[in-house]
Amino acid sequence: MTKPRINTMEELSVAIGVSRPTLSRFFQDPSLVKEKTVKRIEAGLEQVEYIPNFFATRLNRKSTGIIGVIIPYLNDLFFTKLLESVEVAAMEAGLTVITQCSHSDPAIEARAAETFMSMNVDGALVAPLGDHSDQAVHQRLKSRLPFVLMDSRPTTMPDVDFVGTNHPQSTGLITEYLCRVGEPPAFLAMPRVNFNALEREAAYISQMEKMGFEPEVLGAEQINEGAHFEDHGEAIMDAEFARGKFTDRSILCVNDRVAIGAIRAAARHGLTPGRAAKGGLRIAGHDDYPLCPYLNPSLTTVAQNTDAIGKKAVSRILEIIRGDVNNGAPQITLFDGSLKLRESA
Amino acid sequence: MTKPRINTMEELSVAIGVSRPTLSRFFQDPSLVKEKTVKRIEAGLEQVEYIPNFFATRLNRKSTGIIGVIIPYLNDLFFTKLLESVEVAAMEAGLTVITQCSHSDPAIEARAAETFMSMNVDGALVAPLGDHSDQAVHQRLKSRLPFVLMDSRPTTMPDVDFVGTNHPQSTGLITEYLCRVGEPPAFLAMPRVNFNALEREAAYISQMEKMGFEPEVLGAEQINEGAHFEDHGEAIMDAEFARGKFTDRSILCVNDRVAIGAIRAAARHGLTPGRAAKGGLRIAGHDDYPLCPYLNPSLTTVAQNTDAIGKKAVSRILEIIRGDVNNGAPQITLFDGSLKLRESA
DNA sequence: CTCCAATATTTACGTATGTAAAAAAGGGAG
DNA sequence: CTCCCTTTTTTACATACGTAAATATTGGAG
Repeated sequence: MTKPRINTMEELSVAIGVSRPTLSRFFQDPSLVKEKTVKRIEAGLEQVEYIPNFFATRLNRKSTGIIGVIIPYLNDLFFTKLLESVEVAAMEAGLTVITQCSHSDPAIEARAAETFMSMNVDGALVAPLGDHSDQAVHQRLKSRLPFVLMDSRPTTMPDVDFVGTNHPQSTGLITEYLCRVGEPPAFLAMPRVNFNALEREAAYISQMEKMGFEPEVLGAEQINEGAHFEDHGEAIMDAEFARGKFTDRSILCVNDRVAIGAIRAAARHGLTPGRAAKGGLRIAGHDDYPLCPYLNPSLTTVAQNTDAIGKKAVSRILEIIRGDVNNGAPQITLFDGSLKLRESA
Repeated sequence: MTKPRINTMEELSVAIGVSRPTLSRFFQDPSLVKEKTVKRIEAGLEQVEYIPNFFATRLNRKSTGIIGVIIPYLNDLFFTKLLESVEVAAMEAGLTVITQCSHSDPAIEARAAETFMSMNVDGALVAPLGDHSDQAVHQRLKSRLPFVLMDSRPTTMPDVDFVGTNHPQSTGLITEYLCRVGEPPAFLAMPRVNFNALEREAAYISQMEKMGFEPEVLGAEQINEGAHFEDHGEAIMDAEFARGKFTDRSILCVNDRVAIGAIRAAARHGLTPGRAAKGGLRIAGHDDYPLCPYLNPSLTTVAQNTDAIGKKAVSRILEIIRGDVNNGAPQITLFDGSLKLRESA
């Protein structure tokens, strides 16, 4: 039952009577070998257990066929959704994806980057850690290999290709919606360490001013360091509701996870956010976190087009790898957000 | 500013005047080299940019220092939490982790296993795809390298080390709690493709019978193929509530994601689950999905000790790698669940 | 049967590093 | 200053495969 195990291509070549270089070409691309020989090799492979060594094959190919991906957190469905999109796109392009997670730690992110460089990956796709990332690491990646940033764009890296969401558009869209359908919203922000959060806050303010309303930002101060986004949203709104404030207002949260906390705070104070509900409280988010439809109330939000972002990031990396790159200006691709109207606002 | 780049250890050895074998030993473990020489090498490395080639270093070491991890989904915070625990434990042990996701597809899982074998990883940690996994692939992994299953234990693999949750205990615990505090629960199950789901269902039935109650299982039939767990829970309970059934019952869901759907269905029917609430409807889950505390109502559940599972899986793999293995019986480690009493039940 | 072109094999070298054994160098004690 | 031990260097080979050039083989057309 169990097939004899063969460890090297050399052994395999004597076992099935085909020269090693021919086998080498076969494993890289069977079309490089005459069909009859292909059949013979395939028949031979049926009889034995052999897997070409990953390291040896990559050691001296000009291209390793690997792209490295770094995401900042694992415990966030937004990033796992993005990663899924990237993995699928890369798989279709025949690339091997090596994923590393920074776990919120710049040192781990730096080590992941080192690993990628030591692997001679064909390219690196990085969703950075807000301004915690070590720019020197990104610069080094950029100088050594095809490099595309995703999701969040550090102000310190203006010359790097980027794929993400058009936050002025997306945040403007939901701000406009909230203003149009009810009370102009306040903005539940985050501590200012996250570029996306900053962009959204700025976009909110700009849209409010454009519509002639007074912007109002809360929650930009740090509550507790290691807390999750949900805790932040809940803590801020719990404090406000306890003082009787914002209970009949519209609140646009910087992202859905913060909004989940805000909704939770509302529930604890007996408030039911929703455009249909009495009382006037409305809560909206940003991102279209996968659980939004299942929350109570379900969360009105703006969807980021994670699928498009992931696909574009991969296709852009491929462009750079293939050298189809009009050197000079970095390519910045921003996808629009789309409104997801649900119950909460 | 930018340091001269050096590509090989050979070049480096002439650049800093130390022989290549000494450098090789230095990079593997600086303590193998006299301190004075270490200083000289470190000083030299300050002046240049050099990263040892990942593939070349692993090509002919006896141990690659890599462990491969396979998880079935990315869009599930339970698995990302488990993965986080594994990554942290592995990092502390000085191992490089290569993670692959099966994306619910046995073919992708099989390919990931091939990749690990072709990398000569020191060990593989696999959270399988329920009974969709190809047992032959697991058998092959098991026969070639240290192999530990996590989370879900295929009945077809009784001879493989396993680390997971003690479902009779955990499910028994919450079943007992629900019976003790109120109406004996019905069990909201899943299509029977998932071993954990089956174990929990069996544990529920057994606990109910032990307490002299009539078990009642619903939702074991497939609703729609590709749907998320939440959709399943919502669809089943929506149908029941629409017929006026189960509106005053206790419902133990096979996992938290199904429970999230069930709570959503309840909300759509104007029902508020909770031990404090009127009406008698209570909903509980299993896993302690990270969002449980933020749901409305917050979800009563049994926590799986993902941290312990991840740590144990890594330490067990290390034991096998080091050969401290009492050959013969597989080691099965089951961690107890712990009750998380919240509002929903 | 012969010749030509396509394909395969042979040969040889390259990839970046690990590793073992022998030879050389260095440093401290006497 | 010499001897001995430790550390380093030298030398040589190994890892598993990619790749290029020269040579041999094969199959089919004529």
